[in-house]
Amino acid sequence: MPELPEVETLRLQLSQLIVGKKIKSIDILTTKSFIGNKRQVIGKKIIGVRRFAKILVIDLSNSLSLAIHLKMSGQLILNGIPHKHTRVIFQFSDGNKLIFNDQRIFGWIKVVGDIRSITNKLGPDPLKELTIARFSTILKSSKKPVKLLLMDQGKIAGVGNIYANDALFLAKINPKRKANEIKEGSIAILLNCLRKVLKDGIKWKGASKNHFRDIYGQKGKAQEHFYVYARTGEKCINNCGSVIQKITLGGRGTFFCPKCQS
DNA sequence: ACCTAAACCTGGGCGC
DNA sequence: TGCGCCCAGGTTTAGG
Repeated sequence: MPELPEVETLRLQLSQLIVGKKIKSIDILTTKSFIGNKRQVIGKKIIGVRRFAKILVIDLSNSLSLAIHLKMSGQLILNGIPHKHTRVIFQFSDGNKLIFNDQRIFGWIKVVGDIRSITNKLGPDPLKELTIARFSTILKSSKKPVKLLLMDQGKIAGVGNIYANDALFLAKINPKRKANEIKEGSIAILLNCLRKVLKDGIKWKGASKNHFRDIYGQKGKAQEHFYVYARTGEKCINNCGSVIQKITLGGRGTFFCPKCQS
């Protein structure tokens, strides 16, 4: 999916576009994609849109919320044209509609009363409540490779494979380095680099190497600015003379410069 | 507590 | 063209 910057891109757009609208009806084309009772949602007004890590939350006038996780291939498109991967369609009373596409059917939309039932499992968000002191404590408490920790949603929430790889490159830290072996000075640098790649991701309106599209169906541009992600065999941008290598870590593709990230 | 592999799904890309 | 295999931005669960 969509990692933090992609979901934030959607939140910013949805806040402008759907707050105040009333949900007139919901078409559920794939039952797995919508968890809960749609009758609790129909007729309710949208009063706000929030983001918790990679989860988008649409708050309704009856104090219920819709929690949305796009996982690998989910899309939310305003007035998009439904097709074979369209799973859910929200019709608003003003004639607009919001369609949820999801090729792989991993994503979900849940009707929830208290959003904390979902968010209490999440660690701090690097662009919100994650402080350097807390980041330091998290890293020092684990012997796991640092990249796995960055992607552990219960420890640090919102970071996925793209931004974990690129943050480690910027910080010149090897993805395999044990988290508790990172020096104090490098911890501060890593947090700054993590925040930079996430903020830049938002600035580019997300990474659309694969499925991600914004609310208008447009691609983001972050993939044009990757440092190491998906750049196997290409020259390191630091002109160090080395090329980007790919290894597997925790079952996920991991990209790094063997010279700059020793 | 650690790790790995598989599972949930579909489809694009590549080698043969 | 076509088949089989590998891969994919995520998360959970099962097993060692």
